Amino acid sequence: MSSIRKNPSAALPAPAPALRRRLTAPDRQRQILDGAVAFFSEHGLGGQLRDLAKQLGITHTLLYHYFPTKQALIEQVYTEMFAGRWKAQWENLLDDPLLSLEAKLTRFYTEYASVILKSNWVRIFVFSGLCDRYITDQYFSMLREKLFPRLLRETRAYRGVAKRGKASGRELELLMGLHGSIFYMGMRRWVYGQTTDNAKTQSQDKRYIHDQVLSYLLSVSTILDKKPVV
Amino acid sequence: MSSIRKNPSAALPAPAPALRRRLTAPDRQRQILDGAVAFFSEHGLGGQLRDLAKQLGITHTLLYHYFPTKQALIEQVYTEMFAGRWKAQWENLLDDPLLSLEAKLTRFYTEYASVILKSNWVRIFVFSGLCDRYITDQYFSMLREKLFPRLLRETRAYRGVAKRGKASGRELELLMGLHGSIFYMGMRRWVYGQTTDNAKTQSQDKRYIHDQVLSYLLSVSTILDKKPVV
DNA sequence: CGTATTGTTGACCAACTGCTAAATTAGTTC
DNA sequence: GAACTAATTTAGCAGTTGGTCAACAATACG
Repeated sequence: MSSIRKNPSAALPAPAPALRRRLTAPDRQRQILDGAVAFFSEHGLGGQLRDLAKQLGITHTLLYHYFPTKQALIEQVYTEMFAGRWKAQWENLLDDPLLSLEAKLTRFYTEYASVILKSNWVRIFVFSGLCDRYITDQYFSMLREKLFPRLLRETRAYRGVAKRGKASGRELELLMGLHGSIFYMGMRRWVYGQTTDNAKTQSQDKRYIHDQVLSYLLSVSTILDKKPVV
Repeated sequence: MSSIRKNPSAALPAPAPALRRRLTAPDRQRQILDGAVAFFSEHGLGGQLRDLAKQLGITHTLLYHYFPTKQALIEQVYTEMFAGRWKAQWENLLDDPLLSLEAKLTRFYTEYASVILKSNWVRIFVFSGLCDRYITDQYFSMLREKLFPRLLRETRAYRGVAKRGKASGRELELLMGLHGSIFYMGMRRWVYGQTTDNAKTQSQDKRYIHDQVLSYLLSVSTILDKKPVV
């Protein structure tokens, strides 16, 4: 699977000022990994290693001293970006019997958004989906195991239905509507470049997320059970 | 801007059986364009012209006989995919004073989904967003002119508010929640490969879309005006 | 100071890239 | 069927790509 337009090494950021020439191995490895995350997020996974190296102010051969192949570097970028970013405490939050569903969902999606609504996260995630689905498959598998069943269970309790087991198509699609509305905020910002990400954005995100949660809660019973709850 | 992983020419579909060897110029041009849409949709805009040619059962030099550069071919793919797919009748539909907003939105988004919820459309659109925003910028500019103001106006009428002029952040974000929930269906299907697109899918889409519209309508007044309407 | 260690680089390779130009072949016309 | 036209291919170029390897140079240590 390949990729995207060629615009060979156009307007690459000037090589980083050589602050320290000779780094210790772990420091250099970290610098490369951080640089690779930003680089692949911007240029896609087909970006040239020579350009990444130039951006870091080193030669591309040094990359091969720390990562055996480009693929190995990309996989490190993947784990750097997506491993360990799911917080187990979110599961506890959604399981908490003392909180209202509105509070649970608002708090969860606010914190979740603060993790995933970053340029690097969204772009690399979408790149991976288009390219090889290497991480998106794993990631959705995790969501299907840890998140969606909880949202389904809590929504059913909220609606007052006792049903258990697999979600119906409509239940799932409504859930995905909520989930997608959050993710779509990131798409517009970091893929389409459509929202002016001024300083206020972050502070307003929470309100917008709360609105989306409300939209879900205010309608789900009427839609699925033909009787309003709130 | 470049792109994605290299997996050089792995498992390309067998060259199309040579039905006719020598095509007329317009026929060949059309065949190439159709093939290019499918090819770039799958492999990204960085896909190799030699691979595209192989898939078409011709040599890559023939591509240059019909398209001067790769970029020109890509731009043809863009117009092929996105020009003229917005129907002016949709604007009439949304302007129709005799229809309920529920009917308008359901009919509009059902028809809209039947146009954009295709693998080629979604994937090339997202590729473009990540790569150069060449079409996404134009496309969102068109939506901001032709669609969003109508949705805003109709929603305000539905809520019974007389306000005119620019949308507030929350009004817009709720709209984008509806819009994004539709698009997210395509993301899951054609980018993440997460939904089993069985035969029933298309027939069920309309119900799911209707649910999303309902979710929007059932909650928008409560959220924005603190008083339910339905 | 001299030596060993190791972070770093320059030179290079084979394969691949977009792209060009001349040659070749398949249709069409008289 | 010869001549003309136009569709298609073969051969190739210059630049780029992921990747290798021996050499270099900065640090630590004796």
